[in-house]
Amino acid sequence: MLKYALLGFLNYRSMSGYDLERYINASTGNFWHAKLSQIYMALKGMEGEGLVESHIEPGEGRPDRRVYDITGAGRAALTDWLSTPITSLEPEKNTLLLKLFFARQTGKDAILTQLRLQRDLHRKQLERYTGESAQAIQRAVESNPAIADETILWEATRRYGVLYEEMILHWLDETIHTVDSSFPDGE
Amino acid sequence: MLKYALLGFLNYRSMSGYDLERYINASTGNFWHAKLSQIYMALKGMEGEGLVESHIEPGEGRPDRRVYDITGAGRAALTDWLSTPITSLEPEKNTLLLKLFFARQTGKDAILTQLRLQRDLHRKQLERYTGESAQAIQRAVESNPAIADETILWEATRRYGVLYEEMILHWLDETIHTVDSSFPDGE
DNA sequence: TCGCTCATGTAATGGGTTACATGATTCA
DNA sequence: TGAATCATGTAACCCATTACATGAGCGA
Repeated sequence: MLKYALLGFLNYRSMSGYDLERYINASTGNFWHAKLSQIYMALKGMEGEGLVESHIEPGEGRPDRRVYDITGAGRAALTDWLSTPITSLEPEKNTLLLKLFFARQTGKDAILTQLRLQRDLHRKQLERYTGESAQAIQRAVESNPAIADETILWEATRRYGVLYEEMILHWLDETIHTVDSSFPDGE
Repeated sequence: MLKYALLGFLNYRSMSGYDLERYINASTGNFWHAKLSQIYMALKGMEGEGLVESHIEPGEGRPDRRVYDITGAGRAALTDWLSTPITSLEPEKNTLLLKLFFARQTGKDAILTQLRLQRDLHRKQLERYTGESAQAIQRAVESNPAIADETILWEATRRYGVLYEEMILHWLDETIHTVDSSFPDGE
């Protein structure tokens, strides 16, 4: 899957692994991320499959860079992936829900501490979506009005983040209240 | 992490790997799941760590079963894990958002097909949460009123599922409308 | 008779993280 | 002087999936 994220970015312009890491973690970071080591390995594999090509750009006063270009086969693979719809829901893994499911085996206080801490984390995340993320998209449109189309979809992914965080905050408030009023004090 | 899910179930009663698979995928399946092969390997590793013990129960007319019991060390590890709060948000991976982010490189129709298909999938998932899941918890309380406490937390995880699906359906409707009205027809 | 459930496991492979290794330049 | 940024890569390890292998009993 990372493969297609890399192809998606390389379809805009040629980049090094280092560049790709910055792009991927800055723009799709909230729903798709990768470490540098994984990106380097993925690019090597993709070059073997003929999806990308690379050449060395000598760096003056800084390290040499290996710059990757998408190939025709790479573009075809990307288009193919983009036009194939997802036909089943991806199975989730949610550590918080797992802990909560078994949490009666600890005390009320531990549960409430856990949930309140989550509330802090998600409040901050919501602020990031309504602040920085919104501004970044705003700046992208202003600096290049030709990609307004593109940014409508970027904005949709940001909007997902906002609704998701609002939903979790609502659920956390609800659950904190339920736990607080259903379980006896001082365990 | 699967380790703690297994300990959580074994803390209720002794079970085989086969039993654990049915429990985990039936009750926590919407936020934590595992394949049999992984469970067998995990149990073996946990026995090496002293978190569980096993013995063979001969099966009359059916295969022998290896039944696992949680040990004192296993209970300690579970309690420890349950009382340790999560201090940072887990990074998400969401294939739909990744496809949507790059989707302008395909046509409007492909995007709308994708989103409408998601809407069908999530409608069905919401029905499962409000139907089967709710009934399963209901039945659990009725058959054993002593675990009403426990089921308050199970209900909280189900409630998360309901709110999550409602949020996604709302977002999908919104996004379908935006794409439909912003992009030109017939690409 | 065909497929399902019960029941346990191993082996190969894939996806991803952490740690290791190197080294110049820039800025506080 | 020490930390951060730029820049690339390898190796060990962990988590998880898929495929392989076996075999009895039961119901349509």
